[in-house]
Amino acid sequence: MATVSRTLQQPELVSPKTRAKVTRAIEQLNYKPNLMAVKFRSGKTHNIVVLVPTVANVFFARVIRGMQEAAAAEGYSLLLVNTMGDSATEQNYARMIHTSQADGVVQLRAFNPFSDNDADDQGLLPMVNACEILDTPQCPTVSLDNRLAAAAMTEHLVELGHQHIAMIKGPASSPLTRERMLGFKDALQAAGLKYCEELMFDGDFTLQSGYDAADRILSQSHPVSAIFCENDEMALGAISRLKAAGLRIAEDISVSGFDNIAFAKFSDPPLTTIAQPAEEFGETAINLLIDVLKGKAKRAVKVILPYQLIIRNSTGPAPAQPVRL
Amino acid sequence: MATVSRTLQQPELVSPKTRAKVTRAIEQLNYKPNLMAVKFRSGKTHNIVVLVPTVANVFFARVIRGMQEAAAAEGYSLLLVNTMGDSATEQNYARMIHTSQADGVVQLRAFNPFSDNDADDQGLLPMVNACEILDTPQCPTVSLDNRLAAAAMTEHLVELGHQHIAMIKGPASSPLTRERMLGFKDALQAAGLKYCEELMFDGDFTLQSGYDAADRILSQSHPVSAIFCENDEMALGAISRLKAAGLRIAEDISVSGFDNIAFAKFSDPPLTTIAQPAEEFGETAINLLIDVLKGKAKRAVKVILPYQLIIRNSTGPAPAQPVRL
DNA sequence: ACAATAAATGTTATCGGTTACATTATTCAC
DNA sequence: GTGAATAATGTAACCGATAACATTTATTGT
Repeated sequence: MATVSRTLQQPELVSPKTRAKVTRAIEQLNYKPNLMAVKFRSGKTHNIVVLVPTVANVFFARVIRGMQEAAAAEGYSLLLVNTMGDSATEQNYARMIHTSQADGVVQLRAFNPFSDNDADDQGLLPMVNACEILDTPQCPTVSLDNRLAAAAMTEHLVELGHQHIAMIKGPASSPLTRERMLGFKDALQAAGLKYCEELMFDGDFTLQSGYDAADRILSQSHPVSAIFCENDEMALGAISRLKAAGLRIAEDISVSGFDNIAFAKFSDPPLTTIAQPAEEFGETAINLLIDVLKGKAKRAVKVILPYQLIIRNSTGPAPAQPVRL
Repeated sequence: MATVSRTLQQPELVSPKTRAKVTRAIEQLNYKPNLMAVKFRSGKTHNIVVLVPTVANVFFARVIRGMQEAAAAEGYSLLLVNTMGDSATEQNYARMIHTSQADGVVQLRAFNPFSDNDADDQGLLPMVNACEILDTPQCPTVSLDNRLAAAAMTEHLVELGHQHIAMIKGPASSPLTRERMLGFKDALQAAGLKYCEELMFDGDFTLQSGYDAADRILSQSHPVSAIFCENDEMALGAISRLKAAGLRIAEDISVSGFDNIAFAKFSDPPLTTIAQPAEEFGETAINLLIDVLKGKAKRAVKVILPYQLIIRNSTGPAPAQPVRL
């Protein structure tokens, strides 16, 4: 038995002829090692639980792809969970750490799925928080400087002459929303423009919510010459509604997105947006987590990935006179 | 030890006072059962490997969501694998069945990841093939009648008066492509129109490939008044290119898709397409697989889910005279 | 050729639950 | 109150790979 194990794990310790014999036997008996036994014995599952708010989101799909590849390279498997942003579900699955079904967790939402008494004094929680991160994370994080990126986008709009910029936000509970709003305000202030609460509209990152928000924008009374959407899906939804109202995108009203999903390039007009290195988010998150699992990670690693302003044709110079909505 | 196990598994066999004592001890010691040990002992992992060609595909994202929910309801976890359509990767992960790391496989591509000698004589392979299915599957399948659906779409175009219909296909290796092509031909023949090989263009289900195919359509000499795309992404890519050439969608040239992804409704114009019950695909696949795992499935279950023709505004009456491309 | 050493192989305990079986405690009938 | 039946609890083997340790076999030096 031990010889078989050695033949597979450290062949150099086994004489060539025994090795050959064992190899032949393995072949004949069609022997397959029971890796559950290995995992059980070693206490390492090489599984990583990934908490995804919605796998149906194009951006997350890219992040997942990045995680997948990094995990595969290190011999880890991903247990993907579509949480729908439900905290109970997240806590439920995070519990797989305690029941030895997984070694670590990647959380893509700003919520700590571990209860306080889980806090492991002698070490880090085996968790990495990516994309949307907690304000006071207990674990390594991977994020974008959303505030700076939002400011950059706003500056772009301001430079085009826009003075009345509406914003379609994500859920108020999301730190992403707050960060991007702050960046938006920063840039307005820097440009000497006043921030107007009435021009902030709620959305939930879906196409439909962008459409609905644009609908509300059209039926209110403030002038608007540009709309800053907090993601591409909402921007595309908004564009759909604005076009239905007979408005020309860029000429009459500018619309910007955030994420640079594949559809952004092929929409009409192509969408001005902020590109995020989605795959790199996933890759970095997994590698950080593996570092944590190996015990060689500092408590407060905070990776900030670069954004890129991508100017396409959905934004243009502000019209001399804001169009009547 | 056994008493603890009984308290958790069959409390009715344990006297109330012992039960209380055990429960208290579990509480105090913060005892968490090692489920790896359970899985190892029982030989059941309650893991399901899901082979996804691309998680970044919006349609698959919906399928995954359906699987996720069905699996969770039955206490199974999904091991998601982004295979990029690579057979070696698929075989690799399918091997997790043999190494007792997973109980079954859901394959979303027309490829059998098991080698022939894996064929388990006394039972079914623990696999279900969904969405894109094998011609001669060894396992239960969940599919759409792609041929009928494609014919329905083609009929729609024919009824609008289109006589010169191009098709942007998926990869030739995919049965989906063949099925949809057959349906296309069926409908042409039924309408007394001739099938023209030169109007078949290759794509790979991505936005870019739709764009590129449309580019090729524009630079060839046959008249074309409608384009049947084998999925929505390619249709949206094609529309992008056609618009760039100054063509009006529906008026000058009709474009249809397949899948009814979320973006189809919000594109300009909204896309005429075939709706597939994506979540139901996933749900059905998982439930079939669990039946197989429980040994209560017939060998040749073939579930065919309904499609729905969704007519929006990307298709319109054929122009009296095909526009010069 | 015979130690002394190194290399190869064999043996056994172990991980943490579950299950079959053995033992002890309780209940009930007469 | 005793014995038979049942209920409750304890004991030990087991799943399969591995690692520590024990033993056997091969190699080297003198």
